[in-house]
Amino acid sequence: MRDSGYTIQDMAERCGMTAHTLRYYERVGLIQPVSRARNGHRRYSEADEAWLHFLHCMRATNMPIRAMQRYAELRELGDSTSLERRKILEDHRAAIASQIKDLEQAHAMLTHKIANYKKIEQRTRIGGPLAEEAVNCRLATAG
Amino acid sequence: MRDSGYTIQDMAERCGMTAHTLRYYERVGLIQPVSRARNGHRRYSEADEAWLHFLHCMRATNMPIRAMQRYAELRELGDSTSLERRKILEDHRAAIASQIKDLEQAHAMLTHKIANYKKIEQRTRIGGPLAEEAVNCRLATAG
DNA sequence: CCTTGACTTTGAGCACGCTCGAAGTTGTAC
DNA sequence: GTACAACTTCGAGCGTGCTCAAAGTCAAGG
Repeated sequence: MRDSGYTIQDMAERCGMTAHTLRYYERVGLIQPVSRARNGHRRYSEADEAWLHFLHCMRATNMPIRAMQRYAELRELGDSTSLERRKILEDHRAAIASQIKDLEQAHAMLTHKIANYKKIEQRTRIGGPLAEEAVNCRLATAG
Repeated sequence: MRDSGYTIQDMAERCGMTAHTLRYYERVGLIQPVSRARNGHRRYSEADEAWLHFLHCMRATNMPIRAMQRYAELRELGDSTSLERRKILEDHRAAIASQIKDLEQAHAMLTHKIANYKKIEQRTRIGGPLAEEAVNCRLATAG
């Protein structure tokens, strides 16, 4: 049974999701009902793939399903919803920027803390005094 | 009733969590049993605050509770666990780096897509032809 | 013919991380 | 003395986002 298009498994692999997730996304309206082969099996198009990649990318950056549903809904409604859709994207971009900021801070903090651990391990190896508290309790402001 | 130290509410505010969450963290072993005032109310120390800030920071960057529990456990076990603790931090730092990468990619993609929306809105306003597909279906590689 | 395997639907279940409700105790203010 | 607010414990409940189980259909291969 061919009927042109990707099977659900193919698409799952291509998009880094499971077949379960693809059906779920369809169920909750993130993707319009997918076309079917004669035997009733789903057949995904290239356009579906692009859209699913987009969804995957938004999810991977913590956009809530709710927001994605709203976006999908507006998309179905056509051109007149362009402004609202853009706003959703802009909001999410802002959310991403904020996440990046938090992550970068944490990254720097961990780098400090890890350096501290290394120092301590060094000292421990040569039998020096321990200063674990500096690592554990001061959020790595310690030198 | 004083008995020196922060109340659970104070600490919740200082750490950007709720009192509920503080009790929960204690329950699941993320923080050692907190000292009590004579009336049985919790009193948090400065050391508790630093540790809670650290926990908050790790959670905010998506470290699973499980990993935090492991780290806390090792910390209780003392100096000999230094290497394993460092490994946990290094793993999490790597996870953070990977998250940042994804977020930056998504950010760039959204910037493209948003620019596209603006273009389309411009054209629509002056009565030009619509090209929404470029925005919706090509993950913003479209010009 | 019969097995195998990929699909289908529906609804239930799960992991995570809180979040809340109920019932009780204290300490302070009026 | 009595109202009120802030805490206590315990266990249950919840929102999110999947994830899976059951029962069935279909097509191809041996």
